[in-house]
Amino acid sequence: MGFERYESAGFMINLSARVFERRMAEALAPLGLSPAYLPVIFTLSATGPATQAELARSAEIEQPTMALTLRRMERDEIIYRVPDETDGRRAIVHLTSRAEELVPQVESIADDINSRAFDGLPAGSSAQLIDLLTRAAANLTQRPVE
Amino acid sequence: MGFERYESAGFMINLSARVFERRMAEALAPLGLSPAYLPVIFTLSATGPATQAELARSAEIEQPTMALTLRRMERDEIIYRVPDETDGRRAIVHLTSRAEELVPQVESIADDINSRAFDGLPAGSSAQLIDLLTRAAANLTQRPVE
DNA sequence: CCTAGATACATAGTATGCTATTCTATTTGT
DNA sequence: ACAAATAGAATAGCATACTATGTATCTAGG
Repeated sequence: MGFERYESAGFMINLSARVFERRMAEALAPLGLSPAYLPVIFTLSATGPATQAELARSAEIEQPTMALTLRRMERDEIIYRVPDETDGRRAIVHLTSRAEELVPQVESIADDINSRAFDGLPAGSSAQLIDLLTRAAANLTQRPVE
Repeated sequence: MGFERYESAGFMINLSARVFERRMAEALAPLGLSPAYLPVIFTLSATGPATQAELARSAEIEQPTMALTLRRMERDEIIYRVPDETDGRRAIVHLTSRAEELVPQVESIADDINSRAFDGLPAGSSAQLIDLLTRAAANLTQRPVE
């Protein structure tokens, strides 16, 4: 049973990404938040209001994806947008005060899940995993020379 | 720049899963295949025809997700279904002969991407990554006791 | 035999992500 | 000043995943 699947990095990365995201979704649901909101909340909380393009870069997702995420976050009253006076193309995204109050809880939830993942694993496992993933992702980020 | 994001396992797992999937999608597109087809193709190729429920278990995705994936695979003529004579509820999923012919190329594409991810990394990095992810996923697979 | 429960699959609704395209606003080069 | 290029954001269309629910069909207990 289970062939060579568990020997494929691609399969295990996909599987663990889904497991992480599901646990995060469950833990965030009582706060009315979703996992995709996290990078936006952390970025805005750490560095203040930002444009959509800046948020997309910092979360490393494409701009249209961020557009949809921000629409949901606006619907859920996590963020609001202020049109930029000097540049009519952009709007500056702000955290609502309600969202700002949630930040400590959100950080604690994210930390809990991240650390629970490494229960019973040797110290440094998390850093090691992050290092391996960072390098693997970097190797695959450049498209192959054709 | 880049705060504590790159120090979060959850963020890096999500990011690398997306990078892996995008590269896989690009490489499979010329064959008319998508990444989500891989676990189905490999399972059917390795162990022969199977039911939808068996395929969902082997890919570790939920049944409704597998139902949609199989619908797309049927549309793309990668699989076909044969109603089970003895049990009117099920259908047995088979690879088309066209799909069977593609299996070697698909394996080579998947292997290429998996190994390209570890270019320049120490030998054993892939196995180590898989081990860490397997244990992290196992830790998060049981919901927390409430 | 016939109903209660279990099993296999389908459907609905939503979230998250992508590419391709479009729209508008700003900037740049002549 | 104005046409062309660039930049910010929105939209369309699709893939992949989830939960919740519905619909058959099958199996067991009475």
